[in-house]
Amino acid sequence: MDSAPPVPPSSPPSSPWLPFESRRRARDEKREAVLRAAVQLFLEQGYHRVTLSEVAERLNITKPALYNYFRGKDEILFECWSMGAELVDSVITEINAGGGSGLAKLRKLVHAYAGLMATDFGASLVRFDLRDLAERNAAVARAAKKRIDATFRRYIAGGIDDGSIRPCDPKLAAFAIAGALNWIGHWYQRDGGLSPTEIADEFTVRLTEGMATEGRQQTTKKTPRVPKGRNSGRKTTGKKRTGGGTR
Amino acid sequence: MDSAPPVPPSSPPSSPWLPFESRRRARDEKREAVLRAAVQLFLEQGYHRVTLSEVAERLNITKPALYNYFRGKDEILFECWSMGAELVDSVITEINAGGGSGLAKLRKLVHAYAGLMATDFGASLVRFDLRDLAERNAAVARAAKKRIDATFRRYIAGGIDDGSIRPCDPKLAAFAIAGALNWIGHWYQRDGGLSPTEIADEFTVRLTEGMATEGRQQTTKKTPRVPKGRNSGRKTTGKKRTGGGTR
DNA sequence: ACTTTTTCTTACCCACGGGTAACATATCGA
DNA sequence: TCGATATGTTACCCGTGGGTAAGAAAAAGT
Repeated sequence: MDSAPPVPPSSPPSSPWLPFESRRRARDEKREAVLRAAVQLFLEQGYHRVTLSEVAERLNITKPALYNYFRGKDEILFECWSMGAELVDSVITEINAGGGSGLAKLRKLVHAYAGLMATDFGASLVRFDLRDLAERNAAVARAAKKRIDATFRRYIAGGIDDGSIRPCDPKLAAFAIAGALNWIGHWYQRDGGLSPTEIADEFTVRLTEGMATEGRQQTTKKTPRVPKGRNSGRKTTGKKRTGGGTR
Repeated sequence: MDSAPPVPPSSPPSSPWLPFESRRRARDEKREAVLRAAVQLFLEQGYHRVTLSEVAERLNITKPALYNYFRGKDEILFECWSMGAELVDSVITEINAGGGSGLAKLRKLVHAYAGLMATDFGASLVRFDLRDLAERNAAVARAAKKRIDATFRRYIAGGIDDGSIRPCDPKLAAFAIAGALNWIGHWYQRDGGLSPTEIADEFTVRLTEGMATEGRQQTTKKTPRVPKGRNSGRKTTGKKRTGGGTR
């Protein structure tokens, strides 16, 4: 067979790999469609009030069809949760790849994390009850949560070491910051008058302004709308915006 | 059993009101016993995984006996929630009664609220899903939540007006603070190495230090509340990582 | 065209748990 | 002692919803 690699534009009709690949892709796309429908319903109504038939109905299929893609309801929940976890993980990876002081990294994390909390999969990270998961999956989830928490603490501790953050207890500081961020997932709603960017910008300032060693930046401008422009001072964070950070 | 009621000194043996009162008291005590057992189980395992038989079993009675005190499972949930709400309400009432700047009031609220989040009924405020309630009760709960949120905002706005708090958006600031506080109800555990007082003290500082207008000079020399005696100028943890056995 | 594999449907099972009915037993007032 | 009320028990109902079995209907492969 003529193996046709990643589909050159003029691929002849007889490429055996393409159907295979496209079939796998089609399957994955359907799987994700299930997750998108499920996460929305779970957030809307709560996991226990959502029936699998409901999820299926929204996809114009019937309940047993779902079992072609998932072993059961709790696995769907876990996969939704995982999607959120992956988003956070990739954010962290990216920040770790870049440089900057501990404070700078912390601010990047706060900004990106706040944005994630305004998405379905992001919110599922904090609104789903891990006790609904099979023990095996719950363990995975707990581990992921722990890694995220550890990252907050590491950035803070690092900031204290490099002098960008005033001494404090990293554990409690991380709890406070992560708590404020996680809570976004509970109150944010798309039609709520506050855009994710506004929230992320404001939280980045508010949650870190108290811990910076540098002289306090000038009073937050009273302007109600945050023009996404520059920061008043020359170098508040010293880094350009993380706007494109999250994909 | 024979709990002597606040008996007027020389009450003759035939006072019809006392038995009546004591009977009503006995009933109320049992009702509360149910709530205490229920809230514990709900927090431990999650509302949907707890059966009424389980609750009853813990009280050495059987399921239908519960229906002498409550109309149904969701009402038990609501009453648990209400207990927490009453705690918060009384805290707010007390703060309102006293004086002080907006910042001072806010700090009092943060401190007391943090402490409440470390109690069962307090945690139930943020860990129960209002969608499990009957619509009528859910409306009551939503209203109470709104009042609490409004209080945070009022203190902040008041602080901005009286000059004790630097200008900021009260809405978002309240979200950030309340979020950090509410999250305590999700991670706090009695045997976790952090006492409620420690948490309350630290959060009071951490969540408000950034917004105070007064000159900052840290090391929290003037810890606003709860003189804990021991720790002198330096705050407890400078930079010890993994604050393991902080006690 | 044919078989084979994947995908989806119809029809069903059944454990679970909230809620109720009917009955038993304290408890209280007289 | 005796009825009335409150409190609790045993036995049962039944809607719900996750999960499965068997087979139709599409695709894919040949």
